[in-house]
Amino acid sequence: MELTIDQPFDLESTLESGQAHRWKKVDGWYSGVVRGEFIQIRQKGQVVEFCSGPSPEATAAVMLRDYFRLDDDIHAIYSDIGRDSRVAAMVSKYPGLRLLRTEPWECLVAFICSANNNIARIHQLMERMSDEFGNPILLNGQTRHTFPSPADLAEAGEAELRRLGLGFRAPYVDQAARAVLAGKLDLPALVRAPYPEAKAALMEIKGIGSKIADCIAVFSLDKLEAFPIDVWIRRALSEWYFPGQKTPPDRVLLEWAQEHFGRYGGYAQQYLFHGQRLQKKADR
DNA sequence: TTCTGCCCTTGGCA
DNA sequence: ATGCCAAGGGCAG
Repeated sequence: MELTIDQPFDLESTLESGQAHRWKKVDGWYSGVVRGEFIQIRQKGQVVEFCSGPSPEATAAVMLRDYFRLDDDIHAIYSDIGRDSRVAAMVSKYPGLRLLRTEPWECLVAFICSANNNIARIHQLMERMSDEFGNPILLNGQTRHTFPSPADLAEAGEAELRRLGLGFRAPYVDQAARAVLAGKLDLPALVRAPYPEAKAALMEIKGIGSKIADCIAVFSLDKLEAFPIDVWIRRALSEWYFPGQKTPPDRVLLEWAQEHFGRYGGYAQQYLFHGQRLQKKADR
């Protein structure tokens, strides 16, 4: 089935920008599992072609439009974050890099796993947890697994998670799974909650600090104003906006970024992050 | 209260 | 080879 897209959209940079962790490139197609659907997808110009299962493709098409945030007014967003000239330059260099609307529980686990870790290994851990504790789905002769539910991972427990290689993050994921099961952490409710409230609730979980809470908020809870500050962004902000100064503490950087980048700060952050990484890749 | 330094699992990379 | 680093956070002092 095909999706016709009448706005800036770049499948490759969007799927490979560190927001989603279960996409593999297999002969020109991206293969992944989104919200329980096995998706194989590729882009040719403004046309996106995909196969899906187990649900019918018409159902998956609706789901994918939501996943890719095609409901965003991307021109208004680009215009807003483009008030910053560095972001504007990156938007014109990489048009179509989008935020995704990922599943909150899966996103939460992925970003707990991101602590002091690299993207390749986060992908590996997410895939191992799925293979071990998720349910199999078959499509075009290939098998993938759904991402395990909180109950699945709570049942697996800390020791099993360590065995998969989560290391010191294993107890954090275990505890988060139990909090969701016990109703102490209500992720669907946080989608509707205001950003500060959602962030505070996430930070009650051990292993979720300010940065990881902001990642979960922007990628899965519809908080487009959230602005995750990681090593790349800290470096970029320090070098570009506070040159010749000692790097301000994150609290100060965050306050400044909220004010400077505004209500679509999450989009601006994604461009800064992606631009920095591509630049480094190009330098080598 | 806020800041600093150290530790934590694992593995890819130079 | 072996030390560094990786979309950080917890904890002690």
